[in-house]
Amino acid sequence: MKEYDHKQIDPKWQNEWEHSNLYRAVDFADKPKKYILVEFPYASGDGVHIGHCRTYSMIDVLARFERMQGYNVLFPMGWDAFGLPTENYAIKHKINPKVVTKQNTDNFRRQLKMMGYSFDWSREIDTTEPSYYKWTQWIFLKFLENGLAYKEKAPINWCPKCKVGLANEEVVNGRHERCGSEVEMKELSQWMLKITAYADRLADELDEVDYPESIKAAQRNWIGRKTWIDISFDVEGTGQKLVVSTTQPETIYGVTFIVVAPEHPIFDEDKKFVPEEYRDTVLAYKKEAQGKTPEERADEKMKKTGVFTGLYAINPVNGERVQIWMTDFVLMTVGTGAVMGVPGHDKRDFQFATQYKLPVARVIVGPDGKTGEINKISEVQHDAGTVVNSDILDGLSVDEASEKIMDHLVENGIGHAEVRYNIHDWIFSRQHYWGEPIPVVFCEKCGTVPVPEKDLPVVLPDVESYEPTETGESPLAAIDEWVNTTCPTCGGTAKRETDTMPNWAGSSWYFYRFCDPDNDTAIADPEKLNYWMPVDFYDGGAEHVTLHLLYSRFWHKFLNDIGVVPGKEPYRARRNHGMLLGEGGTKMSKSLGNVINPDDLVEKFGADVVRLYLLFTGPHEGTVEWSDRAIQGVNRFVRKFWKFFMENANAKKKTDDVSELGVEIAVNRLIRQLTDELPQRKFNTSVAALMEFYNDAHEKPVTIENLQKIAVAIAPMVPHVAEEFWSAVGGNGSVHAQPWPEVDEKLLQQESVVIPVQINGKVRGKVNISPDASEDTVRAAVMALDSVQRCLDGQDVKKFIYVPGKIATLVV
RNA sequence: GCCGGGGUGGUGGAACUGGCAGACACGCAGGACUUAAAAUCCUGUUCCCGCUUGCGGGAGUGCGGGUUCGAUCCCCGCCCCCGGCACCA
Repeated sequence: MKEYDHKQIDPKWQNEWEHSNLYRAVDFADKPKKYILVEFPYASGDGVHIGHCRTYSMIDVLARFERMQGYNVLFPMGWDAFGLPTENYAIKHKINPKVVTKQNTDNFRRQLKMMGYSFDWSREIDTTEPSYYKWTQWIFLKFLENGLAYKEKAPINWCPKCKVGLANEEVVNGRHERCGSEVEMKELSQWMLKITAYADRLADELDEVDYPESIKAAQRNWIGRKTWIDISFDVEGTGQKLVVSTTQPETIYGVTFIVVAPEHPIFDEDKKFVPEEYRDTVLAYKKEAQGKTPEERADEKMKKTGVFTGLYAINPVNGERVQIWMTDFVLMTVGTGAVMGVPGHDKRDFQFATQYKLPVARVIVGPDGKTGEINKISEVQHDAGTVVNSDILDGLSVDEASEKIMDHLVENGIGHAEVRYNIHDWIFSRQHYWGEPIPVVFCEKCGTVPVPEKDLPVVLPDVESYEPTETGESPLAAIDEWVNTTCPTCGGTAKRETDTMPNWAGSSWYFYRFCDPDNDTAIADPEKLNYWMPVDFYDGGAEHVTLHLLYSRFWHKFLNDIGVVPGKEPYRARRNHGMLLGEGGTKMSKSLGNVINPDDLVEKFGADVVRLYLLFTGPHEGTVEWSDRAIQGVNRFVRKFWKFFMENANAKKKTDDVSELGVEIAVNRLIRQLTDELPQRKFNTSVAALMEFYNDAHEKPVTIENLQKIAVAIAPMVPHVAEEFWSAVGGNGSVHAQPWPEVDEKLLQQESVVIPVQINGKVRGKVNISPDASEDTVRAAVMALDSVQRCLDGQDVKKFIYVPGKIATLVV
């Protein structure tokens, strides 16, 4: 018998697959299409992470299974390769990032091929190839042409370490999500993409796609659409109106003060609205607040602070005169930067009122039924209850009152409703070398001029130094011969834009390029896009939910609007894969020394053992831990299974030699389970099913037909082993080109079943019955049981329940 | 605080969404083979109690209630963990 030798069989079949183009997706094939996509990796110098392998192993099973189900499957792979890690590596080692990228992608490709994934390598793409980023630039020009890209001087999030502007999505807890440095604010002129123009559709059209609720919620939350009402308060003695915004207008009769952000224009010194005797303290507080970092200002444990400004506002609904305070817990960037203080029904306002001894009023009686004074923070709430002490709103529920007062304020010209969003326009400029140049020139006469389509791509020039500059300018700005150009419109002297695009640009449209990777006249042939799009199943990381996933939906909707791509949404279904942590539950990292290298594993165990183990670790969407021990279990299993299969294959038994049907049933049960579970991505139980099959079958006689079915059924999970099996039992062609085996349902309807018998909910025995036995027959069999008689002990049976094929229950 | 997802043996995790809880695997214990070890194979393995073994009894899916013949699953009230958002008014 041939031993299992992965070093021989892995490369043998990988070569065979490559030479026969086995996994090529055929444009316009007659079969129904299925576009299965897994996020392409950032090609870092560390090589493929074992977590990548887990995900790809799972999605590869899916792709192989769907092919065998008769689908024309597009399962592509490529490289997201612009960006900081490569640039930093290039700076450190003084190597051109192009060279670094080539090394990295070569290594990634080698590793993924070593794992035996069924990617269609003929469609490989690289976002840093000019032939690719030409189209990234082209899409930018379309944004520009349609008024959705604009340059604006604005305070932006600035990472002092990476010397780069950041999008809001890249700032996590006041820190750059990639390097962890504290983010500063910096005034810079930046290209922006108007994602806010698509905010409503990005939120609403989530209803049309199959994403987990957690993703939809995270995106809606990030978009943060709310209806606000802006209410005008007169500021006493100034002739000014102060516009206060709220989402809880039903508490307006509970206003006892107004709190305003320090940056609010009403406090501008030259306007002198603040009474003279208060000016010094107000100014001092303002300065102090502006000296704090956004993080310090947002620190929840920090005490609420503020100063009375000497100004009073008049509540438009009841004419009440209330103090106006300046405080840094109100943010100028939210609403109008002025908030009504309702300490009875808002916890922050309550804290503030307690601190400065401001009055507290009750206008809602909550579920606790209390009607008196509000003295404790635990009594502060606005979610539910009946409105009181509120004139026209008295007796209404919170929701009714909200609606009524909104209408009232709007009708009387005191307030107006305003839909606001949390999402801001996308800062699209980066002051770095290793990115797509933004295809724009600045002409003294013509202003900002887009580079004409025929001149694309604007190729990234070679530079001496890749380091970002202290001034915040891109290193490209130092290359005069590149920067200085002629204006495409007037032919006069002009300068190129030196900002490059963010890392997210190339990945916002890459799924189109896989449909037609070599097209040099369009992002892809529209016919091919029509055939392949949308992506039917998209796997990716949870960290991309408000970044890549939202950005690419935005690009897609825009490109659909201008007729470039089909359909409202790019991805029909999306799932997030779980993380693979190191042993002990910590993240794998070089510093902890717990990084698992796929090269070592494949060398030791072979690709199929590694794949099968990764499938066995747990559900696709769950976070799991690496275990050195558990992979040994799978290794043992594969070797046992190999022995069982090959010994039987060599024996070459014929069907008529076998009288026993046990294995026949087991084979069908296995196929039944895999057929049901693989598309649901319950890979861990599919591996268990395979092990159960072995445990059941390995000592029973097996026919060649059985073995052939087994080889086909295991092909998606262990592709190399399956090929060996298939050829050992005389199969023609590749096992992966075989149709998925049919389940013989008749065989699975066994002649008898064992069902449990319960008395008062406890199992007291079992009966062996035919699945189509009548209730009376079952009852007779149950009553005949010794164990039942013993437990009944003469008591009357009040009720007999028989759930066919499942259970029989007696109630006494 | 709000939103989303969870809590099952020593461990990773099963259980067709109301029908035998703990599949499969890891680990552990005992045994076989071996001079010995590794490897391999066999047996056992939720906990507690009783018994001579075959066996019998009880408890048990974060906690407390409820619905039901029957609840890991449904309902009510809590506790804890993970992820997202957040002085968002």
